[in-house]
Amino acid sequence: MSRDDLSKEIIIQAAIELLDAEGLEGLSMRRLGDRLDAAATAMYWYVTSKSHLLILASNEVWGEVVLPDLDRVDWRTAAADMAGGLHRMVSQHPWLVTAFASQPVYGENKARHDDRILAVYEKAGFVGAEVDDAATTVFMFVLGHALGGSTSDSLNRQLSRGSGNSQSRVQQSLEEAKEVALRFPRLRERLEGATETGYGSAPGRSFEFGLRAVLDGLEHRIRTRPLPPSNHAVPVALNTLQACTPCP
Amino acid sequence: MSRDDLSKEIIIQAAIELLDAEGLEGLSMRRLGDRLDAAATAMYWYVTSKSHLLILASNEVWGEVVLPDLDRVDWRTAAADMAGGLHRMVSQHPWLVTAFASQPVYGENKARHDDRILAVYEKAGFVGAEVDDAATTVFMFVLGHALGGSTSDSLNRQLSRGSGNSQSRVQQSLEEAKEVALRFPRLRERLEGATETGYGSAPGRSFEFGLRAVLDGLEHRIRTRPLPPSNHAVPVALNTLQACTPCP
DNA sequence: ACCTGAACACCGTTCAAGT
DNA sequence: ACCTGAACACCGTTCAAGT
Repeated sequence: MSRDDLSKEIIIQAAIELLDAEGLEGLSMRRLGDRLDAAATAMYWYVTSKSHLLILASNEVWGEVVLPDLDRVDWRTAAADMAGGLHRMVSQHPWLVTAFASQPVYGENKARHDDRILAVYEKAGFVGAEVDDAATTVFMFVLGHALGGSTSDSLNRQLSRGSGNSQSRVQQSLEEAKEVALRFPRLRERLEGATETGYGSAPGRSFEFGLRAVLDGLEHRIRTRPLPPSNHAVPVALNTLQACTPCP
Repeated sequence: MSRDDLSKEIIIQAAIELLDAEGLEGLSMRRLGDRLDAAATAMYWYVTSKSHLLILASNEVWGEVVLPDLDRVDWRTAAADMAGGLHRMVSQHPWLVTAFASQPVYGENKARHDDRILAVYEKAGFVGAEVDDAATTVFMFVLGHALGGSTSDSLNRQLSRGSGNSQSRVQQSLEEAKEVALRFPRLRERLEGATETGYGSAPGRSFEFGLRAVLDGLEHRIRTRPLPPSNHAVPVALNTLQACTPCP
């Protein structure tokens, strides 16, 4: 009859379940409390704030990404594996991109992941700031790609468990968007074309295409120009610490 | 003494100013009302919801991106121009990425932009679904790149006009993140290295590097493999309409 | 040490009532 | 036609009080 004892881990777990099921706006301290049979304010004993909880949850799912062993594979397969792993992870937890966009995220698992990414592009032959540039490029591509997924995800959520009123409002938005698109030839072409070959039917294919192009571009860059040494740059997305330096 | 008359345009403009100054969480109907010397609820006469207002504001800033004339430039400069223009726009309006991540965005200006993007990669020589793939790849790279910028942006905002209490909490988070990073060799290296060569000092360079690599990859793909015809795919980020098809 | 309940300062949105 | 004010159902967070 009684609930599980509260703990940091249980709270994080419940938060992730809530986020996976309902997205970023589905997470509130009160609903978290309901789910754990506790007062919303009980969470504050274990977690300093909602923002902190979001950092902990983000770092937790970051741990799901398996990291390649650089001694056993060449840089390109390692890069593809990491990008693929990250892509799979954010596909399972679309809220992560939203969270990442609205506040800094850090933690042990993310740091380990970032460190390994840099190692991959060191091994590829980049030096100096271009290590960070190459890593950032791929990382950004993956996250950007997930952006589209997370919006269509939240849209579907609003459509499925919408409160009737908001449901019809979303429908109306879709109509409006469609109407606008029909006024532009290429968008119209795609709206009228067979949808079964669209993104929804093969979401992986589009990702693979882009990833290959990005890696091709990086590989081309290594081969055509043995790079001169230079200083390191801190990529802002891999390490948001940098954000504090330009402060007053 | 009296305020400007209310109108859709004025409301959108004020919303953008609020968003530019304080980010997504700085926008509330009540604060918008304050800024326009009106009741928060007065907005609902011109705008159906906050979400709708965000769509209008997003579409408005999308209009700031200048589109290249495809009859006057080759595809690669057109692609670079569009990517650069989009990048500049989201740098000036970092909240757009957050908005884009949390809800669908559409409108005339965005549709025109999307249509032109597709035209660019048609001109490049892609056919069928790969037109959409190529367009999506570059688009995603730009948006992903902006993701990092928008988080460091909101971080700086919290640091500068923080309520003392939250300010020290952000400081503490930064310390914590730093401490974690120091446990990983490559991150440590970068933290201890000279910061004046970091991302903050040359944010453009990192973008240019990545963009060149992405375009190199796409160019390589066109040249090495004359592509077979196939059906169109609707990229989910260019056109979120697709999200409604897999619904029950 | 751990948790609750009331309270505070916010939200988006609806709707009757005013002009 | 346009706007206000009160009200409702939510938020995150603090803090005294309980066990």
